[in-house]
Amino acid sequence: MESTVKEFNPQDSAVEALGALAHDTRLSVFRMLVKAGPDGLIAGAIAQAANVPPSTMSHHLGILERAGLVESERESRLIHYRADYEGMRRLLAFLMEDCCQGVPEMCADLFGELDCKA
Amino acid sequence: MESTVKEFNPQDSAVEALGALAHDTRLSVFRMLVKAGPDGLIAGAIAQAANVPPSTMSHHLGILERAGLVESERESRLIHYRADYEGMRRLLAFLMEDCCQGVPEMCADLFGELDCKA
DNA sequence: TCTACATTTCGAGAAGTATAGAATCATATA
DNA sequence: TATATGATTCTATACTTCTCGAAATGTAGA
Repeated sequence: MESTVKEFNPQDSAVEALGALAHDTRLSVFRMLVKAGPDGLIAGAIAQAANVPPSTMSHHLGILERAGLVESERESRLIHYRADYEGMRRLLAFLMEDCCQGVPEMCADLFGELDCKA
Repeated sequence: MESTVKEFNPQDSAVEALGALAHDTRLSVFRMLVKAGPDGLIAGAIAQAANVPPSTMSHHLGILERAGLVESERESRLIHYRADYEGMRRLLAFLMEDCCQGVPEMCADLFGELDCKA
């Protein structure tokens, strides 16, 4: 086997997503997109907001997209990027999976601070 | 100013923690420690369980510790490592901070899948 | 078809991270 | 004090990621 296709192993996917977020520019961009909501933002605007050349930003957006954290859609000449909420949900769920086996205190206060425990 | 002391900036701390977890061995170790609970595990046992030489594991444990994700305590010759639940809580809270401003659906199902919505 | 514009891909040097053997440090016991 | 053991730090090498200018690609309008 040993092919080059995408891996579906949850741990590998988590490592990839964590690595994608483990960068100052990319973490800022991801949070910017989360805040921007479903319409997302245009590639050029993202590069400008982050004060980074377009080619550099394109590289970072590609990493976030391959990690399943953002999605892109072309609209004529512009490319819209938006947060992939499902990908983020998967990552958070994986990180919290075993959180309460040993010690419930860990998660106990976690939810209290969030705006959205709906 | 421009000193070399630890940074307290939440974004930098998040990048450091994400980078610490963005590695197959380290992510496994962290999850192992979360499961192990408050007693934690001994350095040598961790290296053995992960099938990695002690010096390499020591390096990885140092990265996790500096990132605020694990704590260590010496007990005679042995060093116990355990998960730093508060550090993990901080990271998760930071990642979710703005999650519902745009789109509540993102978090909506997130909590349903957890064992510990206490 | 020619030009303009938004974006991505390519390429190469700089910077950072991973790995693990050897040396060192810390603790315990005879 | 000498020896054994658990763990870390040192050091060097291999590997990966970052950055951004230049070139290429895709799309629209004159």
